[in-house]
Amino acid sequence: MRRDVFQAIADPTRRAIIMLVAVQSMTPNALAEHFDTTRQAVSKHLRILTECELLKQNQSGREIYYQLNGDKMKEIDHWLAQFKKIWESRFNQLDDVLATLKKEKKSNI
Amino acid sequence: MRRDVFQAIADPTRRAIIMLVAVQSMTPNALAEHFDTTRQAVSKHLRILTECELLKQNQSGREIYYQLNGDKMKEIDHWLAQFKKIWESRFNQLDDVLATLKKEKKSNI
DNA sequence: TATTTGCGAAACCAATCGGTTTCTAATTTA
DNA sequence: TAAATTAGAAACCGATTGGTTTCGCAAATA
Repeated sequence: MRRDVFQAIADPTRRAIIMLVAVQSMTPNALAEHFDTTRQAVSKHLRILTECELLKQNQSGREIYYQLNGDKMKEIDHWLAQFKKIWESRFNQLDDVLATLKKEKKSNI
Repeated sequence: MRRDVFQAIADPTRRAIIMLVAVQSMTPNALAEHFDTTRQAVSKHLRILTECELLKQNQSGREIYYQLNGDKMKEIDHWLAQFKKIWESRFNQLDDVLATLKKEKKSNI
């Protein structure tokens, strides 16, 4: 199953997990206390976050500490930067102006 | 139906639409040419993007130009900034150190 | 050693998703 | 005015999602 960072952060619970784990590594049980669901449900979220490499596991006996992989978050950053580049440079392009003119021409006839 | 920006950008086709529309406003038909799906499928994506206010409609006769609402993209930006704040300040906190010590103590016995 | 604890896996379920085809309405255009 | 074009709505479909309960396994503890 192909896991995607964007699909991973689509779920609010997973976004909350990311924030919690960003502060400090946590076990599934500790995380589950913050939510109104079962540990198993949290475990499923952790699996998805781990599969797309947003989290890393750190086993200590029978406990598993989940910690954030900050680097992976940069993928979102990168996409946003890419967008901003286009968004900010679009004012230098004639495309929008032309589209507007075309539209106005049509509706003014 | 509650529409969420994060859920909206979870789909790769929708992310591509965002990029295309960031360059210049486009109609559903023009957008659909860039994808291997029907116009109706693209229309559904546009509906979702519009509902969460990432896109705005601009009708011109029977054509509807979809244009990007750059402000809404800032929501993602804001979330990322929030995360970075936590992520970068966590090194100043003792939590991680304490957790590590606790872990090491346990596994060394 | 027996019991408890922490965890993931599996099986199941209703709801949602992304896609299709078909249909309807409105605006161009011939 | 008739035909073509643009676009959303509706009905449908299989796959995926996020949740549950039940289970098994390994590690800690009594």
